Parts: sequence; C-alpha cells; structure tokens
Amino acid sequence: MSSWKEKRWYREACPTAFALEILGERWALLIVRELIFGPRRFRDLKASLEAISAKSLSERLERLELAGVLRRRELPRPWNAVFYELTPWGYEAMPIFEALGRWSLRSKLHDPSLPLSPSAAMLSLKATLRPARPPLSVRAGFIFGEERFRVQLEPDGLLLEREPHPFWPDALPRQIAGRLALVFELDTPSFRRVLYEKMPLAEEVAAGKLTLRGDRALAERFLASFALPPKLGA
Amino acid sequence: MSSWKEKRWYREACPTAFALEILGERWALLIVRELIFGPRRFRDLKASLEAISAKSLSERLERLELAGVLRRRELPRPWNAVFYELTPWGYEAMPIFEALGRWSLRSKLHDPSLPLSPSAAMLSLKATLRPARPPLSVRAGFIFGEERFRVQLEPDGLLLEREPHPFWPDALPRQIAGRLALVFELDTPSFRRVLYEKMPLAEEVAAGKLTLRGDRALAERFLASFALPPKLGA
DNA sequence: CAGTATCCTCGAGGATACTG
DNA sequence: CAGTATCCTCGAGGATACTG
Repeated sequence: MSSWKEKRWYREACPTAFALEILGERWALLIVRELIFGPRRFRDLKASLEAISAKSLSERLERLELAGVLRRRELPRPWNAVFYELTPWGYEAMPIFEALGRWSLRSKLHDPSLPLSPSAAMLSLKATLRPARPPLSVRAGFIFGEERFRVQLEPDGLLLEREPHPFWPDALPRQIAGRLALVFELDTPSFRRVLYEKMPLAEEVAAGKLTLRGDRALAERFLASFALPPKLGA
Repeated sequence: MSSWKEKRWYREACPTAFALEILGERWALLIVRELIFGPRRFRDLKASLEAISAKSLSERLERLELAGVLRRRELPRPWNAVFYELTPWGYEAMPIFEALGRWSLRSKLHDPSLPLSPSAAMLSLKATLRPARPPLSVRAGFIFGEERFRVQLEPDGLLLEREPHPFWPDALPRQIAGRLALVFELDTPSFRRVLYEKMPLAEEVAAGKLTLRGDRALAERFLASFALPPKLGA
C-alpha cells in the first residue's frame, strides 16, 4: 500500500494501463463518481455504494489519496466531521464517465432497472445528451431527497453541479447562476422512467412520484433532449 | 461465465458501473487496446501483453466475446488461423482510451520509461495531441518492425489506422488515403523519446534508432504537435 | 461516527503439462 | 499454434467485533 511500485501490476508506460492502476481496482472509479460533485463523508459513500464493506472503502480511500486523486479532510470545530474531496486532478476525471457511459449504454445487456445513486443519475445526463437534439437553453434543478443538483442545458453542451452543503467547504466553483426555470423533485427510479423510458411526465406527476415546478411544455422539451443511445450489435 | 447476472458485481444501473462490469476485469481493456486497430491472433495478444497467462487471456477473450465486445473468427483454408476482432461496438471504445489517457498522463506517478506496445504508442497520440498546437495537416507513417500505422493530423483532430495484414480480412474501413509525407521507422522506446521526451530528431537519427523519410523540418513540426500534458497536483 | 483489527473464505489467476 | 486441464497459491475482500 505504501508505494505504487510494489504492487504486481501492468508495468507498462501505456496511459490506459496506468489509468487502470489507479482507477481499475474494484470500487475505485465508483468512489470517484460519488465525489465528482463535491465532498462526502465516509458514511455517505458507504450508503451510496450499497455492497461495499467498510474495509474495502477505507482501503480504497487510502489508496486513492496516495495516488493524489482525493484528499481526506477534517471539518473544524464544532463539527469535527471527516470528509473526502477530490483533488483538482480528481475532478478532471469527468470525461472518463462520459466516455464510459456513452459506450456502455449501447449494450443490450445494460439493465436500467437496477438501483442508481443520485450522482450516477446526474452523471448519466452527460452520456445520454442527444447529439441531434433541437437547440435549447434551460436551467433545471433536480431534488433527490437531501441532494440538490443544478443542470444547465445549452445547445453546445451541459453543465452539472450539486448545491453545496450549507456547513461544508466546497472547492468547486459555482458555474450555474440565475433562476431555475424547472425543478424536478423525484427519486432515481422516477428519474430513470421519465428520462430514459420516456414515461409521460403527466403520468409520473399524477402517480405522485414526481413534483414539477415550472412550465410543463418546457419540461417536456428539456426531457426530450436526453435519450438512451440506440443499441448496437448483439 | 455463462451469464452476466450470475457474477457478484456492482448491480447498479449506473453506466459507469456497467462499463466496468465488461471492461473492468484485469487485462480486459488492454486486450481491447491491442485489437482497436484491427484483428490479432492469440499469440500476438499474448506477446503484446507480456505478463498475461494463456489461461487469463483465453478467459478474458471468452468473456469479452459473450459481452459482444469482440468475435473469435477463423481464417478459411489454406491458413486455418484463428483470430480475434472487435465488433462495431468494440471499435467504439476509442474515446475511452483518449479520456483515460488525457487524465492519467497528468499524474506525476506516470512512468514513461516502462515498456509500451506499438498499439499503445499509437493510441497515446490521441491523448497527447496539444490543444494549442499550430494548425498543421500532414499524413505520416510509423513502422514498428512488422506493424505499420498511418496517422493523419488535421487542425481539428487526428485519424489513426494500422495497415491491414495482406492475407487477413479487416473490417475497418480505410480512412487515410494518399501519399505519406513522413515515414518514421523506429521502436517504441525511440517513439517515446522523440514524441514525449522531446529528444532532438537529429540525435535519434544519428544514433541509428530512427529512420526518417520525408522533410526533416516538417517532421519537427509534426512532432511538436504532441506533448505530455502538464502535470497536475502532487 | 469513522473507521481498524482479526479472522476466514473463495476465487482470480499463475505454473505446468497436455492436446487436436 | 491455440488453446484446455489440473493444481495450487495468495491476496482481495466479506463478516464480525471492537475503538477513540
């Protein structure tokens, strides 16, 4: 654990092989996923990654810290909380999620009915933004219980951020300013239904699964900007 | 091995988690890397991935075939050779290598002096193309022993392909047509020195490590279009 | 809460020999 | 050559109990 060289590994100069030495261990990239929108506590990570053990989580955090992907930090009095935060380099992993998602969603073996964390749901917006969508600029909020995200859709791309915890430092600069034209309050199964299974918004609202603030027609146009990519091959 | 559902895995709908179920096992992504420029035989793969065992390689190939990433194919008489080839979906993994490479090369822990396969070397061109390079259009060849690649540099990006084996089918359409203004004949350590360590071309040529056909000044401008990205953080 | 310590199991995968 | 069969080892990581 103390050095990178000790471990039996790929031992190649290949950038891909080196990336896998850092992110390729079980859970490592999913921990980065849970931190990509800002800091989290140990228990938050443990709760989001349902099947991880405390031992595996603390081992991975230690190794990711050694690699310079994240930092362990402590809140000052009176909170005395410990939390984990990506380094600037760690935050640059965003395009990795987009590339992996755009690729993997083309498989017929992908099962969208499995559980999904709020961070994973928001990240998936990047991978499912339709290249051929009609141009649209809109700011939207997504509220999953305690977690609140902002999305800014523009004709040339997408900005994502999580609203900072009121007591915590947050190194990420705010990118999305101004009024949110839409706010969706929902859970991740409902997110999946309206974003990817194209469940009519009216049905989700009528079923009490989703609360929408803002113009219904604008919300429909916003949701239509995203879709699972067409499946490819067997 | 027979099904995807049997294995203890992440069990998330997250596109990243699903990508890791397919590509996250040891060696899997490096096998895709070795196939990204066209088909290869078992022994070619085994030779390129020095530390892999025959058992691991055949297990990974079987699993990647089940996932639809690659196909096992047999050459007709009189060759009777077996080879492996990515599916159209498998070939779409290219952006994953670029994203992982652009990220990992910013680490100070990356050691460029380790061995590198020709495919890994060529792929690394995508990750090291300088965003702020002067505009330049040029077609270049790279010859590593038996393996020959073509590179087409344009102001807005880079095309890469391997020259097909004369006897083999090759599903990849040829993209790069026309005369090669530059041809570098070298090995991968020499590739690393002139591309990334900025060893003067004249020195490599004088040392007999590299043979250049084409204009020396053009070659210098071509090589200057690539660089390791600046290191970030600790 | 945020982990660490200890124990234990199981499976990945290396080594070697063998086969059509 | 292109693998498969067999054996074996070791380490990842789960379960549980414990700690500041």
